[in-house]
Amino acid sequence: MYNAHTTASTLNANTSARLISIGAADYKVAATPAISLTGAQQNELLRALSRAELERLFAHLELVTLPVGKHLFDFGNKIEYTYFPTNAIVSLLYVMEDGATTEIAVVGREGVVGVALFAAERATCSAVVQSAGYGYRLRTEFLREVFNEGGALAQLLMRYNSALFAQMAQNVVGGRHCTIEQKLARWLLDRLDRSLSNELKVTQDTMANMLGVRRESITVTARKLQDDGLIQYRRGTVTVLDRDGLEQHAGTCYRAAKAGFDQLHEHAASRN
Amino acid sequence: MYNAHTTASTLNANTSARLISIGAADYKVAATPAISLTGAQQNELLRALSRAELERLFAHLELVTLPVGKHLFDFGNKIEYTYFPTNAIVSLLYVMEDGATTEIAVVGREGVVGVALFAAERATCSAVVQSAGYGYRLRTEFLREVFNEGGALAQLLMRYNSALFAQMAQNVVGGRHCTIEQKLARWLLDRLDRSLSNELKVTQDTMANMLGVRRESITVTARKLQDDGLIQYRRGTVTVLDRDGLEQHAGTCYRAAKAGFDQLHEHAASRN
DNA sequence: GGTCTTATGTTCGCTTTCTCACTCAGCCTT
DNA sequence: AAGGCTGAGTGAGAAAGCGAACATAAGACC
Repeated sequence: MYNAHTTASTLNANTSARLISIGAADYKVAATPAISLTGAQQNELLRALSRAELERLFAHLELVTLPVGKHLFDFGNKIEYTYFPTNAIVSLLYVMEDGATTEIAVVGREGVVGVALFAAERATCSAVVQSAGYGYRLRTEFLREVFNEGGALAQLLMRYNSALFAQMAQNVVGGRHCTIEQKLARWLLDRLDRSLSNELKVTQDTMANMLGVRRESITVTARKLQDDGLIQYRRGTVTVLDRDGLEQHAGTCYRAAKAGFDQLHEHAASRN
Repeated sequence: MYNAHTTASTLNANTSARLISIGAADYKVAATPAISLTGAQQNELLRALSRAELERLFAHLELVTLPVGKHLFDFGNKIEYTYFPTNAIVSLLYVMEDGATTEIAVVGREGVVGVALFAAERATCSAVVQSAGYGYRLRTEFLREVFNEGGALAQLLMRYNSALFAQMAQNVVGGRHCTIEQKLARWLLDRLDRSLSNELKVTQDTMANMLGVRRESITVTARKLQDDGLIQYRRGTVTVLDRDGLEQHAGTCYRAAKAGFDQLHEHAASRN
């Protein structure tokens, strides 16, 4: 089953094991040095660090569970912790006065939550866990110190910011020039890239909130994608059947943002 | 008249002189140390640096004219130079395959063009001068070196990135949840904040491209704003008459992004 | 196994915005 | 002063998406 309850310590960064849904109990697992160095490397930014650099962070890294719906911070808050997700997926959201929400960006194991913002006193959006999993966190205060020294981590964070920038840029463009079908296709692909399985645990209502459209529109659009054989869904679960087909439907929206992250990876790879 | 052709060396950061349109000749003015230190401080990021820090950059800073329509870089290019506008206004644009454009963000004397991207090998959007003026530029290569040493400039750039992030976040949200009237009001305010006058040299067609809507929609909407006494326009010129009224019309869209920049300023002020 | 919650399906009218195909008018050039 | 651009105004018809109200069914919980 895909629902295997696996503790982070047994995970390997290169595993292709399916690890999707994890119990949402909000406990913290004490970091165990020898094991967690590997665990932390499940996050691609941390993995890109040299062993020495990672060890420098290590005493301050804290493994935490990230249950669905948990707010890592909210609009206007100080950002106390900066999170490096491993198998969790986090949405950066903006909540409007009338309650309408929109996803600004999404962060998974390829990135970090809070850095684009950490120089600011107050968060300019909220961060909510979208897909349960684990992550490592650092006190923002500490990360800021490390950052201010310059060095590999600072460059890496800046580089990640560039990728995030590309993603957001596509969200701006897509919000104005794309059909709901394209937006949905792209959204599913963005999740898929950060997921270890092709099954996404998500309701139509949630997708509607993320895309800033009505739930009914998602019903109609999802149906169309299903009829085209691209996805298959039932109550709260979407299974992607044809990834390439989805990319076709998403059009430029997806590829442009992906290119931003691919640059990130190429660079990280060339450093090791 | 507002069209006074003033060289940067005579400008003072605190002047309220109206300096809008500048001849578009694409020559470079050689930087003259004693004068340009003051000139460079017209850019608020550079002004926030200590004298010693600014002097460090100084030998590498180059004063350039930025005529309307000039592309500082394009999607996919390497970013050779990073620009600190003084009285110029620069749009970060994304151009779609079908030729449709959308403004991702706007940068004026409060910021810098290219930093959010400079860690990336290739630009993920284009940068086009929207309102003519001057700016200082640095080789990205050099700025990266300075950045990698950490220190005040690195922090400042990171801080600016946060503000830019807030602006883009609002563009994502606004693209989905705001009426054209709100978008236009906000767009005008964003220009106004970066302009030394309340007269904006811009056509309806340009505004339509920036907002990602049809020109006809702008005609209708601008008319409405004019009827409400908020703005007044004629062929290629928009004059803002009632700033507060515009803010009213823009609603939350504007204020949230503004708050991001205000944080930036507060911090900069507290350092001096 | 039955209830109850919640996710999904469906409909209809309405608003906003878009597409397209024009006309009109200011301003610059010659 | 007369063209000739380019920017601005208009209107009809179509489409996408919204709002609200309601129907159905899947799975969770007793």
